[in-house]
Amino acid sequence: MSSRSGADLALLLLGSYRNLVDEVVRELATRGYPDARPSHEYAIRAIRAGAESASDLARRLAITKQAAAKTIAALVERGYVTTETDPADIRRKNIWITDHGIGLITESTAIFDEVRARWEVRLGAAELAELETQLAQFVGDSPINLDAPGWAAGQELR
Amino acid sequence: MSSRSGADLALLLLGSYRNLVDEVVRELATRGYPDARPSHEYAIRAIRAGAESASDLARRLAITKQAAAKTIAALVERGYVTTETDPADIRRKNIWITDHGIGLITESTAIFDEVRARWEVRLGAAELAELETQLAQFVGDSPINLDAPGWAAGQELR
DNA sequence: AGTGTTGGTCAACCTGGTTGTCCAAGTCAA
DNA sequence: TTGACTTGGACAACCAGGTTGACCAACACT
Repeated sequence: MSSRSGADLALLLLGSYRNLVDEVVRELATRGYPDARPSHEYAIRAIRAGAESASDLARRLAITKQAAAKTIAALVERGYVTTETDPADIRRKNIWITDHGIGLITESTAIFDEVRARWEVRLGAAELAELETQLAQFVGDSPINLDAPGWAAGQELR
Repeated sequence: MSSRSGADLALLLLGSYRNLVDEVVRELATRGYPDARPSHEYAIRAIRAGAESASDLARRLAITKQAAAKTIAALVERGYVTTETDPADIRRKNIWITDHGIGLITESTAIFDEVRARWEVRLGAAELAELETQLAQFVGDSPINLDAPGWAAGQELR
């Protein structure tokens, strides 16, 4: 007796994501990070989780290295990271997160958790936890996990 | 005892959405609609739900009318809709969905429902229905609903 | 030493949007 | 009926976040 269609489900997922992320971006702007985009946050998290170079980051985010290079350029421009040629391999450019970058993910983590906490109040802790478990099943085959390569996998790695 | 962070929740939502939609796009391609993009489907659905002109569509999708015009141009190019000047108001260009367009949303609806059915098998019908109800709460303030204006609302209408 | 792999870069392009500007056509009130 | 406002559409330029494809220098591995 499900009244909802598959297409509706897609819009529910997208809408929930956008509400969550829009809120975080809006709040980040008021806390001193007006130029932070969601992709910047994900990239910095991936770098913090171990991506040391552009190629590294590309693999972890499952995007092309060209796209990763552009993202890194944007991060450098905004002062969130710096790059430095690897002394042991002059092709590589190692990425370092600046204090400003650390500040960004610290704030953004806090805001994400605040919004999640509000959702928890609405739904109940157990229910939200269950929802997350269920969603995890849907992404289970292709984990979006910045701590590991292939977060948007299913696409072959580049 | 929630082990998950708010940022993880965002990635779960996005990942679930992408898995669902990617599957639909992939399957649509094999069923004779290799050029169909998700935005095309949403636009045609909105048109079918009552959007008769570009400005109309823009309001329903909560995008600029320029963006709506571009989408319509893409739909015309692919043969999913045709446009025709409104005899009663020569500024307006009424949009008509072609048989090809009807075919697209018929197939896409079926595929969406097939994928949803697979998820239902995994989760159980009651659980999936509950998940949808919960997600609906998150988008409740700003309903993504192609049957009504402002599906991505929160942004002011244009 | 030669071959293959890897890291990075340039250039062009795509999608799905955005602003800003403008105008012709419709609406409505005085 | 005329003048003021609103609406529908279109032009141009731009942006974010990707993509392909071609390349080259540097490293790694026989």
